[in-house]
Amino acid sequence: MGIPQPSLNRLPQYHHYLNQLKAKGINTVSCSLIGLDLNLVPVQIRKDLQYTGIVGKPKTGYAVAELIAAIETFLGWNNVQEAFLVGAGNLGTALLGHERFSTFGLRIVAAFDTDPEKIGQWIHGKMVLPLEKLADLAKRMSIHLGIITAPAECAQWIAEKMVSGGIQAIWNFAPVRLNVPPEIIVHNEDLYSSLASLSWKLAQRFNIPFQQDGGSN
Amino acid sequence: MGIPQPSLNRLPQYHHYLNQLKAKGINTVSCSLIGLDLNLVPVQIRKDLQYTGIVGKPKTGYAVAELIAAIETFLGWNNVQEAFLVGAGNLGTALLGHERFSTFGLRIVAAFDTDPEKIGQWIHGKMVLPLEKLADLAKRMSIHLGIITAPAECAQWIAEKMVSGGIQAIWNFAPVRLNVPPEIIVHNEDLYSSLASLSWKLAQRFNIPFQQDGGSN
DNA sequence: TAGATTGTTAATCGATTAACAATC
DNA sequence: TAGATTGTTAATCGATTAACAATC
Repeated sequence: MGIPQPSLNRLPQYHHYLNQLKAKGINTVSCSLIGLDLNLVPVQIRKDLQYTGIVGKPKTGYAVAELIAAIETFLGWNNVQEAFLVGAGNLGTALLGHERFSTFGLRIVAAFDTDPEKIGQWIHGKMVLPLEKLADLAKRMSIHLGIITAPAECAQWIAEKMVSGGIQAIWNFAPVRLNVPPEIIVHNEDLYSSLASLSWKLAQRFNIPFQQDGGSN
Repeated sequence: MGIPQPSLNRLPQYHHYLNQLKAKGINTVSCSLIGLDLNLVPVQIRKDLQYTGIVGKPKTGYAVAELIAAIETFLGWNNVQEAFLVGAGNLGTALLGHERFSTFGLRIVAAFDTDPEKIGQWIHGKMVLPLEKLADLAKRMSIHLGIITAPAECAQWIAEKMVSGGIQAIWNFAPVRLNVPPEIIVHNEDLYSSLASLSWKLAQRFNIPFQQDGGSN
């Protein structure tokens, strides 16, 4: 795998932070400063950044612009991935409207739904197409990424259509485990599991007062 | 802390799976079966379940209904948390409409926004109120959980209002680190960091073909 | 040169997994 | 009883942190 999952997850954080620095006109930064602001230990940041292949200068630190570029290249944000989204409900609409995704290498090119009311509509400049067309279109347009924002009941079925259309990675917002061939990359965005730890911590708070934690994500 | 974060995150998965079993009329289950279906090793499941305080019977396994109840109690899903949501945009609307949250101990009781167009509207049965009223209402209604679905620029400011209203935990969907007192529980739902690992894996796929992984979440 | 900071190797810590004893 | 499964203690593995050398 190369890079540990936690490091991978921290890279966008650095990216975001570095962009703020850049906007302020700061063009050089040390790990100790990043660590101070992001609440991480400098060594960890250094390790994380090394995966991107960047090298810093002792005493000076890293060049902000270079570092931003290195992270973007490493994460593949330069070559934009085109994606299909299935499920033009509230959540789907929210994602379709997320202009900033394009900065992160993602462009949602079309939406799909089964609801005849929705088909043919334009949402945030993207056409809603009938689900039957997904597999065929994915093949013809060489789409490799699928996003599922449909109800849990339909998710498995949608995933199968995606796979049959040659889609290689699925970003799944439905609260179900998808059953797909092992070579397909599945990334579950499970709000319930997220909510679970939050509510557990909150419940703890009221049982054992003054216990503090602050852990995020 | 008691329970490791990864175990905590797996509990809702078990919960979901067990409910499926229950619906099928199965009322006893072994860790090996769960592991087979959820792609986890039995020992790990046993460890995870032990945190909920449940005990199984050798040879038989666990009683499904008991297990479900144990997880729910452990996660605090029995005492429903009331929450305020700020940012009645697409994502906010999606969350407001998520009926199933109530099963997971969460009830969003009101939405807030600064947009005069939105204030006064009803979204999925919840009134959109002006943001200025948040702190005061949170105190009077003893709300302890706040959800931020507003743009990144406003998130910090909203968080401060929440804290001043006595809110103890923030579920943050805006892509920024919030600066709040250490005793406040912050849980970041960072789509970009999620997207980062997905796009990295996908990029890898095209660089080094036939490398497979399948890791989720 | 002295001091700050990077880069790297070793130690620590926590979660997962393996081995095995206890129990129905 | 034999076999399956739980519960627990020990070993392993991976990520984080500490210590230190290299460098500007």
